[in-house]
Amino acid sequence: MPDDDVDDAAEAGPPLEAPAELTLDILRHSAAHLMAAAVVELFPGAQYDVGPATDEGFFYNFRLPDGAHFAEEDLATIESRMRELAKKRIPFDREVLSRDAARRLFDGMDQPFKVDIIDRMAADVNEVGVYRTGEFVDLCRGPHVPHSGHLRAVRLLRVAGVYWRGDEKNEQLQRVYGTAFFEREQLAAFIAQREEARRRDHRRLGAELDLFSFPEEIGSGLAVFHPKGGLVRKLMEDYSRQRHEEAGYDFVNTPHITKEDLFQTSGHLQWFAEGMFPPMELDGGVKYYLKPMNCPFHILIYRSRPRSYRELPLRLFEFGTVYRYEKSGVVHGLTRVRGLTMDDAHIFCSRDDMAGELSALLTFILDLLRDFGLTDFQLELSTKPEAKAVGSDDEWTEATEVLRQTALTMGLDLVMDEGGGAFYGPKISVQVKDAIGRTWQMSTIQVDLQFPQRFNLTYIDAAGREARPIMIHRALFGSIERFFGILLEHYAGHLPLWLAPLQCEIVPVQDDAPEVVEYAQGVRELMRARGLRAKVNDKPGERMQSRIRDAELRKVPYIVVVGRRDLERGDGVVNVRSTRAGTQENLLAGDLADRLAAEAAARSPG
RNA sequence: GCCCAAGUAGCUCAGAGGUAGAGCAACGCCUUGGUAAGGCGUAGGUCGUGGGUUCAAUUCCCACCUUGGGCUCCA
Repeated sequence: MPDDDVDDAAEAGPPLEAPAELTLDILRHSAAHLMAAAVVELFPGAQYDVGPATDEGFFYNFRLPDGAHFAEEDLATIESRMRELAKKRIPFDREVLSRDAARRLFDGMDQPFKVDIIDRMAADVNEVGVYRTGEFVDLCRGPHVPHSGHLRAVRLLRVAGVYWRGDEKNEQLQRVYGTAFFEREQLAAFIAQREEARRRDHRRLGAELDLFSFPEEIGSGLAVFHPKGGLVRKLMEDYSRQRHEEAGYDFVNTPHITKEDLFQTSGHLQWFAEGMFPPMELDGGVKYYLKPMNCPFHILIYRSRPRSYRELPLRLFEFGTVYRYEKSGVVHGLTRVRGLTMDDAHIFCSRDDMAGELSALLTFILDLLRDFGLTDFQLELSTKPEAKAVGSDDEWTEATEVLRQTALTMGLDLVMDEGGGAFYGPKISVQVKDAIGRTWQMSTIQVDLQFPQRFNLTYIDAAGREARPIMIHRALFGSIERFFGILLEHYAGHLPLWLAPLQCEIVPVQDDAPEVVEYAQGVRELMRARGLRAKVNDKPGERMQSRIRDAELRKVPYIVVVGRRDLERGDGVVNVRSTRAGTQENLLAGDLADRLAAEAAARSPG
């Protein structure tokens, strides 16, 4: 949440009346007060800034004496002091003071942040609220819980440095984050949810499952995909290519670097320079840039010869790898990287075709996402950015309206993101909710009336006149890397069968009996004949139980165990366990192969 | 980019001003086991990189790189 919203929420303005009922926000804001009370006790001389409730809990900002900072260990100390204070059922006493009296009070206590907040209040505010919790006094509109005994399910979460008033030019304060609930069970559930998110973290899974890594030698935010991760990625890309081919896209390829002129013409160097890697100077001082987007290249393909209305809509698709200079503090696993591959396409069409093209596109996108097991969507419409935008208001309004109409026909929730568009046009983004309820921004569709003008794109219409096409920029995965990471978290590493690098592992009970190993290999061949990725684990010196455990940890979807008894029985029945479901079944090896092949072909989420 | 913290074996982590340890993984031997860890042994580290202080630095100091949590940003 932006800090400038926060500053005015809890402290500024005249006091509010007592609550009709106790809300979670009131509880959490009260917990913030209690925390500040504990901090002031434990760190004499600490100055406190603001401490609101948030979606997840609450925080409070402090300045500690002598530039000191909180360490992780301090959280436990503060928390236990809070627990003691809570037990005492200390009342939250409300007082209404004149503005001047309050200012004198906080000035006398050497609390400059509070004095500053009072000074910033609107001129017509004459009275302010002050809450006392034991010794602790805070400027606050309220309301609060009656006494500290209500705060029995509180947990401090982390410390952070934050800019005063959210501006990176200001000094940094120390912030402590915490959360609070009415009941301890709710707090326990919250902690379990965080633990679940940690367990699903794609960075952890990527290492555990040997999918990808970020070698320090290469640099921050630059991933390498290992064989298993590379295979998953190939499967994703193959399927995407197939669907795009069916949907009438043409496939193109473009280089990774270009002379600066291209990005001058596109406007990237004007609007997007800080997101780009610095240029390389080649012979004669010509500057070359790594591309942060693919659009100008696709435009040049369009412009390589005169175009007829008969060719439109022209849909150019590419898995285009781009490089963006992300600030060092923001790179994060696969979801925020400096080198990424977009499933990028640009559709050139006439104005008349635009609406039809957009609704077909949105349907296409949602269908494809569903094939990957994502089913819970929300649409977001991003409008013209205030400062960074090219083109007239009329053009923006037209493009925005077309997108809005398209979004509305899908029957999904549409939320507004004012000022969130690209510099060349508004966009619809598809937000996907994952298996544990987190929302990720995924696909985007952008209508662009600017690039066709800047690059002077034309086609000859049915009447033989030159006309201007419009462009639609769109990506479904967004970035393949990011999509990969989100899928991993969505599935907690248990990829659906069609995407699993190894689909079936066959474990021989006796690995020193050639006939048993041979039998296991026969089952493997049966699987392979059905197009399944299967392997026999016949590593010597391991017990069967240990191999099963190993395959479970690698999240191999199906594990078949075969041994001498099966061989002697000779009926072709094998035992298979499903890693995801944790079940076991006995069935004919051929039937198993059929079933798995069908599951993979259906792209069932498993 | 900013703040704080961290970086020791492939992984998870101990440790300490006198040049290092565990568990798992790897490798070898023994065990041939019927559904989530059999036993014994071996090998493995320029303690992130570069400087500085010191008789001596992996340990203390500085810079840089990388990672994490936030802040700002996310076209």
